[in-house]
Amino acid sequence: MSIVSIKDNSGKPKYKQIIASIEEAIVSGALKKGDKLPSLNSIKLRHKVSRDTVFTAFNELRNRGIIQSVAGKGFYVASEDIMVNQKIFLLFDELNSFKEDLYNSFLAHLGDHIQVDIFFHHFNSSIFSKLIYDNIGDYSYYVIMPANLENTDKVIDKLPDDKVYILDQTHNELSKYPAIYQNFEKDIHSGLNDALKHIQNYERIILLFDKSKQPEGILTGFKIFCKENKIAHEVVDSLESRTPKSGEIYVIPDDRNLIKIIKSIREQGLVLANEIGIISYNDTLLKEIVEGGITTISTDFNEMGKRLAEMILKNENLKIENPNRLILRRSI
Amino acid sequence: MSIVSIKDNSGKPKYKQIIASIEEAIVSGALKKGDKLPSLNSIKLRHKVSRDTVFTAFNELRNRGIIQSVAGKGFYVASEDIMVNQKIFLLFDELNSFKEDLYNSFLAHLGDHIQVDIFFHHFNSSIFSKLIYDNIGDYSYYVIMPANLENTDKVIDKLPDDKVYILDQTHNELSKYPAIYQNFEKDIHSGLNDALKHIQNYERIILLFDKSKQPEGILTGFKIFCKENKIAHEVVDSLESRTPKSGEIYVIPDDRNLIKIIKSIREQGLVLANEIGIISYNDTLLKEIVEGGITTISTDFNEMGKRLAEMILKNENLKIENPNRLILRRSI
DNA sequence: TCTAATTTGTGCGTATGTATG
DNA sequence: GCATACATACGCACAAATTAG
Repeated sequence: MSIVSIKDNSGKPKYKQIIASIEEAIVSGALKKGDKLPSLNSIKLRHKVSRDTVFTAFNELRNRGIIQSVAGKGFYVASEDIMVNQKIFLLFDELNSFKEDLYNSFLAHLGDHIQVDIFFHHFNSSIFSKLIYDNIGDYSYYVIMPANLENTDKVIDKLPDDKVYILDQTHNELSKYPAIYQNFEKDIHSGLNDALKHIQNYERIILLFDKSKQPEGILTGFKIFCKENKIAHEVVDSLESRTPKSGEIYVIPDDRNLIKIIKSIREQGLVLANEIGIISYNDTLLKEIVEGGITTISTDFNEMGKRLAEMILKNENLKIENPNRLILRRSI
Repeated sequence: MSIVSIKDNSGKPKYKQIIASIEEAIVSGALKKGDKLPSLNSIKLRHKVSRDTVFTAFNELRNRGIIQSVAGKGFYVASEDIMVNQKIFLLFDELNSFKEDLYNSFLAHLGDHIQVDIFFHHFNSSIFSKLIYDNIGDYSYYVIMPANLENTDKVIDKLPDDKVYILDQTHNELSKYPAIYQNFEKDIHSGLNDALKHIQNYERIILLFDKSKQPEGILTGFKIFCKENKIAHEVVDSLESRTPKSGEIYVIPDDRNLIKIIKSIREQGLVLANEIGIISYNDTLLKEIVEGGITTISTDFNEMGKRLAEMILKNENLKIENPNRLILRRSI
């Protein structure tokens, strides 16, 4: 008795019949982990189907982690656990706390049966390329958080178009992929506008901006806001050689510098919100608590994770701007 | 122990596995410049591969200038100076903020040329097993954060003994592996003792303890401390149906509940440190800042990441208790 | 000097998976 | 579904270099 069975007139796609046959053989115990499957050619001859048809079936099973292939040898059963049927490749820039919310929300809305593997490119384009290159063919979906890196779109192009999702920020070169992203330029502009009355209580607004890590839209939006409202402003790339002074309000996109500046403010005996202001990027639970509450301009990472999960589960091809808002707290 | 190791079902081409084995042997010092490699035939017999497969591997290494051949004699190591991309498999329980410090410190002390891939088992033993099983043979080292899960040692046993490192907590079954871990029982006991004078200002101490996530040593150490000092105590697994009252001091091992209880304390108008106390586990930068400073019992995650990196780079086989201390701040 | 054994070097054939058009 | 070029793996045959006896 053959492991695969294909009916010509069943109305079902042949490759799905092959998948079902293999799954059944594994569930019934006829195929155990490590067993070799019949070769593409042998199935082609025995059942008079195209080699491609068999390959399509095997390929889907491989993407689901159920079988593995070894070039020059054959396909082998990798897992007897048919339920674990999808794996997602999730490529982040770096690990920081708001990603915790994003990741947890994504996972919660995907459901139990999908495995998500996280990788980090650390704003290094060769790591970015290597991670994608090394994992081509191994995952059902690829969720990628791009950055200001060169040539990344060429690598992404090696992945199947219908399996790629873009997260958090996007470029023109990536416009063919579904995406859920922040419109940084618009968001910081409208966020600062919503806080305009408070900002005008200060003499000068300072943006801390690391161009290798933060998206350029933040800088553009910030400058537009300042020009429109004729506010004295400055952009610095580090707090190292700077002591915060009374009359200044800082826009801080990352948490390490946020803590640094809060300490520095304390050391100098300045009064937050009175003499000096802070607006932070990316809301996390702790920012509700710190110093009586830090004002943030932030997208909703729970929502972002939820919508991303929905897009993938429903196979939607959408481009979604994730909502962003100013959360006014005592720090300004 | 043979220099080459080949796994039949690893999903990787055999000749590449041979190349990787040789590279590793050179990097580790098992093969020095001028040493003779095993002959094609001996590897063919020992590992039951084709002579050509071995030759393909040796040929590539020769083209890269790493080995040389002398017809009729054999292959010899020509250079110890090779760029090997080492990869490390890092298995965490779940994503939370103190892991940011640990991971960043680990990465910083490893240097640029080593790639670290993170995975999360989410306290689910089948995910734990699957992640390890799926990645056997793909990494130079496996760093594993175990948990209160059954049968995990059996899976870890499938990995090469000399490539496994245990992180953060350990058990008897894992005693053969090098490890850097916290001694939870001792640490919470001595941490609470150091804070004894403050704790005695409260009527009752409450430990929030989720037995599926926190290591049991925390519970044991807590109970011993309370008995020794005759302090009224309680262990609860959730804050859901509980409103903090004046006279209570809480030991909170996770950050979500920390925020929950701080909010709850505010809502009830209680004064932190005066009427109610908090001791948190795992120090992060933000805890210096929150509510004027949260007292923590914490290991030094920067140190942990640094020592782990050193152990791996120097191939040390040690069992290290990572230092832990009480950091006294205003919250008690 | 001859021979046998071992080892690298080379070429050919076949089977299998990979990728593309 | 077909055709094609390529990568991987295995096995066989024979030549050439080296070494040991």
